[in-house]
Amino acid sequence: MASDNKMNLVILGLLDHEDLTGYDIKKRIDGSLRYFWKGSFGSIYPALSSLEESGLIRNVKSKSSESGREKIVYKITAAGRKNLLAWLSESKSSNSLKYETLLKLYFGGVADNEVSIATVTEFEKEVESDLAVLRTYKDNLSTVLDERDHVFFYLTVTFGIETYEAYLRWCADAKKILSGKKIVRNKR
Amino acid sequence: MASDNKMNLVILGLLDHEDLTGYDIKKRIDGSLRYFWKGSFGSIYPALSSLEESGLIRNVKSKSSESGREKIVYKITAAGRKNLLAWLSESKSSNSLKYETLLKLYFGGVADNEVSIATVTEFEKEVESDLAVLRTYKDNLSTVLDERDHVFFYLTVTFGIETYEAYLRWCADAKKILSGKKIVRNKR
DNA sequence: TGATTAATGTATCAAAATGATATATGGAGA
DNA sequence: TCTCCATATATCATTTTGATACATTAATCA
Repeated sequence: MASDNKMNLVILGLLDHEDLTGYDIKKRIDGSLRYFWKGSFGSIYPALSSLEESGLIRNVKSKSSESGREKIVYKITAAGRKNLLAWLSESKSSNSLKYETLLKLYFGGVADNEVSIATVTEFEKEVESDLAVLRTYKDNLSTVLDERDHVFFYLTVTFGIETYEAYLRWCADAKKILSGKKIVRNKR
Repeated sequence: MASDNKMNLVILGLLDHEDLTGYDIKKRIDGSLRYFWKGSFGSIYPALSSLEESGLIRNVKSKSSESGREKIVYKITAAGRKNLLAWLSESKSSNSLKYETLLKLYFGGVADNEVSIATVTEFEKEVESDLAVLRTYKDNLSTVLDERDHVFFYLTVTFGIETYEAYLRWCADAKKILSGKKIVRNKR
């Protein structure tokens, strides 16, 4: 059941279609998951231990047989797959968003408008570079969308593109307002 | 300097334009901040203690003088205001997004498509009701946008509206794809 | 009036996550 | 050979979460 630990579910999900080490898991999180999830070694390794203890995954220590160093590769078990499916079917999902950018903007009244403009501009730059990456993901995906698995990746990519484009529209608007170039008023 | 504690900054920001109790702060976080920030009592009360100890805020115990119960009202100090301004001017902002909805979708290949459609639909409903609230915020704001402070609130509201509308467009698209009504393929 | 429920208010706790750091090996290039 | 970087596991202090405990005041309503 694994109480509240989200990292457990990330690990089960990832292990469901390939065997991975803790380090590999971190790379996946910082790679394709990074647009909607994050996590650090400090929660990965404890989660691996606890998952193994409850039999949801098992490890296959790759002996330093001949080449490469010793590492611990994990596999999902039948019990683990069952757990994963149960979680996917749960109706409640908690989406936790914490935008420090927006927080600064909300309190922006204390400072000069230039400060807030700089905050927005920094955000805008980050979004622009992320968006570029997402667009190349999408282009590469479109050619292999026959495989069912790719559809799910495609959906998370289009989510990112759709929302990042919305961010950029807002950034442009916000900068206009903050620099006094746009008078905000009700049309009515 | 307050190391890494974000709650400290939320508290300083809120106290900057009104005196509040810990309970009030929770209400603000769950109210106007809730679209881009969150926090619980478990971090509010410890933060209040540490902020007071470092002289960035001070408390005015409202004696149960005659009416109402005893409560601890906090005020920001000059040092606290200086700290707040320093944070606002920092160039790095960390926006931490964790969408359990997207995580489930990413791993959706294990389950039937109906499971993923349900996940999207649940998300869609939540977004729709939040969006309705944000729109009434915007309508009410438009009439008082002459005051500088309101502009900053307005910006966080339009951010929410812009992104929530993007979410809804994506939801419609995702449901089509998952129910097989739309063939995803590259135009080229 | 009395009784019950809801809102206010402060506080703590176990569990989880963060962000940083420690430690060590293997491979690539200069 | 030396240096640098990617790989790999692990831990730690600090923060955050989500829940719960506890007590008081206000509101509802029978």
